[in-house]
Amino acid sequence: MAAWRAFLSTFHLLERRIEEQLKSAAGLTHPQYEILVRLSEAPGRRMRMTELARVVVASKSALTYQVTQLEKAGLVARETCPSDDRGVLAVLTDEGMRCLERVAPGHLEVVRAYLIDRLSREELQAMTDAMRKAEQALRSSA
Amino acid sequence: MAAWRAFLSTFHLLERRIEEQLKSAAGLTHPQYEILVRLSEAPGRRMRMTELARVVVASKSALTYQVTQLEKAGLVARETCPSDDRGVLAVLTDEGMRCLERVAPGHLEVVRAYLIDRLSREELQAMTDAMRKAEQALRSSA
DNA sequence: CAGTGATAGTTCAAATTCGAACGACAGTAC
DNA sequence: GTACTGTCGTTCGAATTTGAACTATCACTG
Repeated sequence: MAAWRAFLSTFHLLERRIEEQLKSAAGLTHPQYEILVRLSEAPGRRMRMTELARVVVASKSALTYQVTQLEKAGLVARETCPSDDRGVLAVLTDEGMRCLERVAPGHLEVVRAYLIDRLSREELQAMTDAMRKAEQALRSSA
Repeated sequence: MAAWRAFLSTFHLLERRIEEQLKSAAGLTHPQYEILVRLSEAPGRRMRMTELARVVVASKSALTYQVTQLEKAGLVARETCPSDDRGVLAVLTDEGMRCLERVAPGHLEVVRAYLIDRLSREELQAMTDAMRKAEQALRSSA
């Protein structure tokens, strides 16, 4: 259980650091940053709201809110889904892409400095595998 | 970086599970549960607010709020610190202790089922060490 | 095509979080 | 003692999250 304790504390501390870094670098929150990252990797830089909510692990209402914020900032735009009139596509704008490219290095730096670089290659691999298994279990038994 | 992705998703999913479990078992939130745990382990089952905020990694205002909630529920009480009139001691009540003893098993079960049991003994040890090192780095360079 | 049940996304009120500002007290220097 | 500086915990407003309604649309059945 001490392991879980350490895990929990470290994560919270790291989250705090990340928020701090992103806020000062681009006025972004961590959830907003994650949205930009996922959109940047999606085909056509666009993704359905529900799918986006699933991958970033946010509630539908939280995502609606954050996408609205990002829309106001001009980093994301909304499109109606051509194949489903109920659906909405969140699209990463060019400005959003530029913003992401500007901020990403500093973000990666923080994650690496405090977490990634503190594990050996084998530890990192083992940890990643375990996380993936846990993630799958958590998602499938939702 | 895929490793970090997996960490993040898994953590959020697990948090969600934990919240769900605690809420249905005792109407507690995860931050509240953490407060009870830390108090139960403290000498005299009491702790200074600032110290408590530090160990559970919460802001001072968030802690004030949560302790007030727990106080309303009768699980925690406030005492003025005898050695420092500015200070406040959060004290775990008997009812709080009983509540914790009732809820803890189910909580541990969730953490184990989805995370702990998915790592080998060596992996767990390696991860814990890494987390501790990261925690220390994060705390010292605050 | 009407009817039914599920799904997509939004909206709302309530709860929670954060950071800044605040008043009260401690510790030290003079 | 007085002044200065720092710490303690709380309070406030703004931002964010949650879950439960709600509207619109889809997919399927008859």
